Amino acid sequence: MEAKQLLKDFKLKNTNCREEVLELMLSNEHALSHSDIERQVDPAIDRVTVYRTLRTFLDKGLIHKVLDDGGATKYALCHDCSLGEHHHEHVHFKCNQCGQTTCLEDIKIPAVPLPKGFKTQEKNLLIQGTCGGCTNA
Amino acid sequence: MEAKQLLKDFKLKNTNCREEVLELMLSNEHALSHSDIERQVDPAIDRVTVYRTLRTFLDKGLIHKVLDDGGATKYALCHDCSLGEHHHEHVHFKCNQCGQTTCLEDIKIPAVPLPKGFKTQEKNLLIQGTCGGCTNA
DNA sequence: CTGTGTGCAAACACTTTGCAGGTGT
DNA sequence: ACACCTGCAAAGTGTTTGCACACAG
Repeated sequence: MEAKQLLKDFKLKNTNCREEVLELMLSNEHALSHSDIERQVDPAIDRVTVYRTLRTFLDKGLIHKVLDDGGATKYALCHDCSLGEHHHEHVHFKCNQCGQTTCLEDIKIPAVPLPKGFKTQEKNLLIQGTCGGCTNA
Repeated sequence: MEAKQLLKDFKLKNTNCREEVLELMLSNEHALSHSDIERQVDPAIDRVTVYRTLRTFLDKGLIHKVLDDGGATKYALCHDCSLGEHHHEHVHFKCNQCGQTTCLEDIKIPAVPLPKGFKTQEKNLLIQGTCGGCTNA
């Protein structure tokens, strides 16, 4: 029931939808799209509510967007982010075989020199290829 | 009329739509989305044809996808790619002020060490922030 | 009790597919 | 002449909005 506590920490009301979505993300090491989530939660939960839940989590900083090369947006937990501070400048890896996107939390995005006048606010590095599991398969 | 020649080089039939789209991308330093393009070409050209044209260009290697944090996919010319070889491992910068995405052709994506078993096929680094133009504005 | 979250309906945006007819080479 | 491109219509997916009701705190 880690989810309940997290919701409380972030000052969010405890509802069924939020709890289920959060629990799902806690128990999943990959980034999830809206449809991934919809497929795995109680079918009674409305599609729209899931969208709004994701937006809320995003606004409050529980989760972050994960870039994808097409179609739907994916999301993953901010594992290492404290309530105020965000520092998920880690690399994301998408496997072209199994389609899973993984947060490589330990691998930071290297600093990149920008032309003068450019200011960085956010960095996203997506590497596509074959993941450990699929290489061996 | 650089566009005509490019189409010939890539063994593509010369049609009005292809020429206009290509010309647009040649004269534009930013990455363009489908709707950007649709807005700027002859209104007689069908939305669907533009989609198919983009797909064709992508397949043939004239253009590459540019990641974006939401909404629509963007595309940009493969400036430095010869017909067979692709090496557009450059950084993309999206300005949160003006919304423009620029290919920083000169800035390469640094090598990143991956966990064993992972194989890289493609890398995409998107940096968001404020671009040169908007910083001074 | 009050503000916020939910469900439903509907609209909007992006992209793909099927088919008949037109066009570049 | 023939393969390929185009336009139109329609459908599929992803996402947002408005409104009335339900519910957590």
